[in-house]
Amino acid sequence: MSAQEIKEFRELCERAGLAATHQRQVIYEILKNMHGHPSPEEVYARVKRRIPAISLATVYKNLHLFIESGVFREVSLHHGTLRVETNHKPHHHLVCTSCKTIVDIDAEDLGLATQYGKLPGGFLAQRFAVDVLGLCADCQKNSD
Amino acid sequence: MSAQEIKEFRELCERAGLAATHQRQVIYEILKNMHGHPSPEEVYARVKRRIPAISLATVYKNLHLFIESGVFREVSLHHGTLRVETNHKPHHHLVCTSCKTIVDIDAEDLGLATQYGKLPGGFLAQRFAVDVLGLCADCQKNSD
DNA sequence: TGACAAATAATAATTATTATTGTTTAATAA
DNA sequence: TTATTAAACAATAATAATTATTATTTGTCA
Repeated sequence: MSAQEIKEFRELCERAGLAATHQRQVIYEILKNMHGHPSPEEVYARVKRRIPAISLATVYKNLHLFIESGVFREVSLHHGTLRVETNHKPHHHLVCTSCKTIVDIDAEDLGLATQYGKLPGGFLAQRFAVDVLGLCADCQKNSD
Repeated sequence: MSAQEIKEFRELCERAGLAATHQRQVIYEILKNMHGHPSPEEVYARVKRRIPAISLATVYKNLHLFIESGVFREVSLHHGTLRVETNHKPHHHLVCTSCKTIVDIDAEDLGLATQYGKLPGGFLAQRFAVDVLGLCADCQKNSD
């Protein structure tokens, strides 16, 4: 990691009120250099190559700290347990990043571009995450 | 459940090649009458009131069967394990409902309405799930 | 440098989910 | 109907993901 990047990391820790430990720095650096959507185990495996004595719990703790302080995001805000949709009408979700509550919003009520910031129940929209669900090229082939 | 609904349930089982068992019917009926985004445990608790001897594994099995056969959906296609975003550019996700692979798509490449069906890598879009991330009214208050 | 709070490693515990196995039940055909 | 058979079930063991605990170590700041 360059001197510049180390400075960046230290500032980031200061802003978040976190100690700039060696483990934390290595996890940060490795995340920066990974791409895709790594799981805690995958991060752990990479960090272990540099710090063999690292604990998986430390990786988890730091991932959560990075996510809480906004340094990294998590892919899905509502992972963790299977949830069944009971609403059969076309709809999307209002997901509170703080308390994780999910509330439905009818598709027609969501005027994506226009209604930014004016959503039901006083919900304050901060960003949109669009999941396009469908079949990748491979799975299209295999379903023939 | 009305005679009409029972007929509906039996047809649905036939289409999916499933036996129309009592447990399955009760789980189906209860799901129909729940709202929100129930977890397997929540469904189990409700079913247990009608069939005290039901097993949690049976509830899991049937939820998966219902989801596979398209009778119900799951809220998030990529639950199960924490995933960290390493892509800091504004982007959305192409999620394959078959193999569960998640591929990023730049926000500017996703012309929501227009590009339907014409997505990178031959991805066949079937539906859009929009998560609006932000703060609910309560959490806005609490953050003052 | 030394004190103290924060972070860490090791590991136990918990939670969510899946697999296994012996028993029961629904679907189908005689 | 009743016998047959594959599917479904209950009970429970097993696994995977995550979190909590605790004793030890390390940064931070006086």
